[in-house]
Amino acid sequence: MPRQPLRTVERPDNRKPELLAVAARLFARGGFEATSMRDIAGEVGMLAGSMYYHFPSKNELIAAVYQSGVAQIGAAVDAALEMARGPWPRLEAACVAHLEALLSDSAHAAVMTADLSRLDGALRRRLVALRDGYERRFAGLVAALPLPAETDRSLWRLHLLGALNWTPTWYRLGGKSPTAIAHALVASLR
Amino acid sequence: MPRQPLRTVERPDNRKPELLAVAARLFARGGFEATSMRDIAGEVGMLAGSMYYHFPSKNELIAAVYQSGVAQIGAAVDAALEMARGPWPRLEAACVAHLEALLSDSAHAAVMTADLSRLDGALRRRLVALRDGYERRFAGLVAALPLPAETDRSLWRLHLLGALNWTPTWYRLGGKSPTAIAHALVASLR
DNA sequence: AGGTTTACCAAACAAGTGTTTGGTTGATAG
DNA sequence: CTATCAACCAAACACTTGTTTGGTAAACCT
Repeated sequence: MPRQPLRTVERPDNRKPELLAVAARLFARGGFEATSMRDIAGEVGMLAGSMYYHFPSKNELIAAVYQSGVAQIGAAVDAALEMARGPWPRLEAACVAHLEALLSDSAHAAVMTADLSRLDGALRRRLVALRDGYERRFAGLVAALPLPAETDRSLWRLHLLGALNWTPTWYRLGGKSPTAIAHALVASLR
Repeated sequence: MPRQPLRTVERPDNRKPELLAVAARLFARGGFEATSMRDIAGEVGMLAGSMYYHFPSKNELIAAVYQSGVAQIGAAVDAALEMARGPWPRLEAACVAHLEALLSDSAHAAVMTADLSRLDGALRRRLVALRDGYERRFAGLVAALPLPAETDRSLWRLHLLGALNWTPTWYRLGGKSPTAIAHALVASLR
């Protein structure tokens, strides 16, 4: 009769978080299918086949990275929202947190700007659902804004997130800070 | 002594434009490295190796597609600008043309939102230079706008183009038209 | 001590990649 | 009629991809 592992002291799955972190960084830089299993495995010092002890497939690895990325950026935004009052400051705080999570190197959240269109259907739907769940926060924030009555708030939110999510394309270290970028964006919209 | 071809009547490189068009469509859908030479060749009815008669390498094919895409979207924007007066209408006309070129299926311009980061250095620099040349038009348009003195016009332009270039991520046929999307975006910025 | 489990290695697998090579066809030119 | 050339095919090249399989050394539990 199998009993639960009863973890004693050491030797939990120690390398699994490390694998996730490395995979996140490489995925964020090169995209999902441009990053091979051997790339990831090599960087943590093991062979490609050995990863299949921790993850049953590359798709599951992608899903795990994406999920932790969404959780991370979601937590960052939620934390930022707790210290902000008023509709516009709350939106700006969320945008700053969102952008900082996206642009900080070696952060799981960076995979959120990855292209999901060429993943197979089942996986893509999973990730899109995760992303939509995260972005729902912004729908609430936009709903609370005092905008002109004729504005399409759905389009407004998509444009805002589009501008934010496109920044990794042109952002470079040493330029404007993520905070300044998000602040300027919100300022030009209100 | 070799003489110049002296083209008689027919038989110019007839399949080359066809190859370019098909490659553009597949590149726009799947990205550069997710689209194989065999995919492209198969769709025009030839074998992968035969394409090397028309293009010396896949990178050159990518460059040719990208170049024609930039030329196409540039021409569309220029044409739209000729019929618009005043800084804000001119910007909106450019945005509409930009977005229509991006979202029209089977258009070379759609490759402009492709990710260039995982191409090898030489090719990437070529394509970035092409893209920058195109986007310079928007720098001029933004410079002509009557904006508050403290606005960073460089950031302002990047946000505008970011919102536009992100639309292929969420756009779907049957929803808002490209024209309406661009119009709403400019309206929320002025 | 014996047996189980954890976490890996080494090596192979089939499939797919960009590219090269040599040959073949049909039209054109002299 | 013969030679040339554009445009392609057929087949292979070396390489990379995700994944599987069998084995193994060390830690753990009883």
